[in-house]
Amino acid sequence: MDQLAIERFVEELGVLLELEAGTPRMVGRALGWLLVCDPPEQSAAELAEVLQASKGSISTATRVLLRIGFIERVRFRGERFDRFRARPEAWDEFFWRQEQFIAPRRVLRLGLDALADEPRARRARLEELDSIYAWWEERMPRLREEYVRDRDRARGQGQAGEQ
Amino acid sequence: MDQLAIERFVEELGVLLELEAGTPRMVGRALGWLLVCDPPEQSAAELAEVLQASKGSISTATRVLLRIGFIERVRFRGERFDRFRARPEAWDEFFWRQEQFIAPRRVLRLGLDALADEPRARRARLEELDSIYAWWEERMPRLREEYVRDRDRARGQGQAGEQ
DNA sequence: CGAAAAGTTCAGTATTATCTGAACACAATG
DNA sequence: CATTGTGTTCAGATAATACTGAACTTTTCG
Repeated sequence: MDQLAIERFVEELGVLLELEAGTPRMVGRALGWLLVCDPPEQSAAELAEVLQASKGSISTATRVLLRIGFIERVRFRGERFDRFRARPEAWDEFFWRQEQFIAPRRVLRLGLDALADEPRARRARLEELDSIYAWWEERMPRLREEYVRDRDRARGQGQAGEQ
Repeated sequence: MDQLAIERFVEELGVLLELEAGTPRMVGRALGWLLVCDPPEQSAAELAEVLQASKGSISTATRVLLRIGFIERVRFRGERFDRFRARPEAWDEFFWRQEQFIAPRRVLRLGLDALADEPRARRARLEELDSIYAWWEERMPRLREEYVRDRDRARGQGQAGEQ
């Protein structure tokens, strides 16, 4: 097993989430490790050891990941400590969040209201932006149904043992 | 015209882009102003005045916005200075970037390669993630065609004077 | 070609955010 | 209920980043 390659992946996922999602580096690193570790459930102490980080920053990182649903907290019988497990299926939910369209539209609405009494042409830029978001907001639910069909079909004929 | 409401919008777009895209606050503010100003083309000096910012930070903000295509640089006949104009249509291009799926898949590939010799089950988490991104990557081009059709239809029967 | 205006770069400063480590709170076991 | 182990919070240290303002480069026009 290529330990160095795994560390590379963990670090790159940290960088990716920092860049794309604006999270602290440690958040992406923790998630990265939880996506490749064995067993899939790891304690905070293990995370701190592997990632060479303090208890505090692990606590922060897991709190963030729990909040957005990318990991879950579990406890095994007979163990006195929590473990964390990645939830790969949470990625879907993330893509389908309607909030990603609603939040920008809320801001655009501020601008449109501010220009309510102005000539229509002046609002054209904001209207165009809003219509783009509106299209996505309307289209996503149906697209999601299509996705679920495709996924279920792939699972049906493909690998066994899926959830 | 509600000057205060406009400032509110400008600031909120600054916050939104800072949060969602991780840009400096000033980038979003500049873009916000360029989406509501009259005329739509504004000089760096005007931006600095409205946003109460230095020439330097305006230069940085416009450079970033030019690079990602959200604004363009124009010059009017007889004027010795550049103006900047928002490109609302750039939002589309942003949504359709294939890179948004390719970059994460590149990172996932690092992990999958690192686990190449491990039992298949251990790669299941990464495989699931990759399949999600793969679906989007495959589906986006056709979805875009559909979007273009919808948009053109709306423009055809809707408002005149569109590009 | 020279002067004036515009645009960019960059060193320094202020601000913000992350990480550590220790104190504190909580839970489990005997 | 005391003890031990686990989890969280937070003040301070450290690092990263944005903004300013001035120096510098480039462009424009007589």
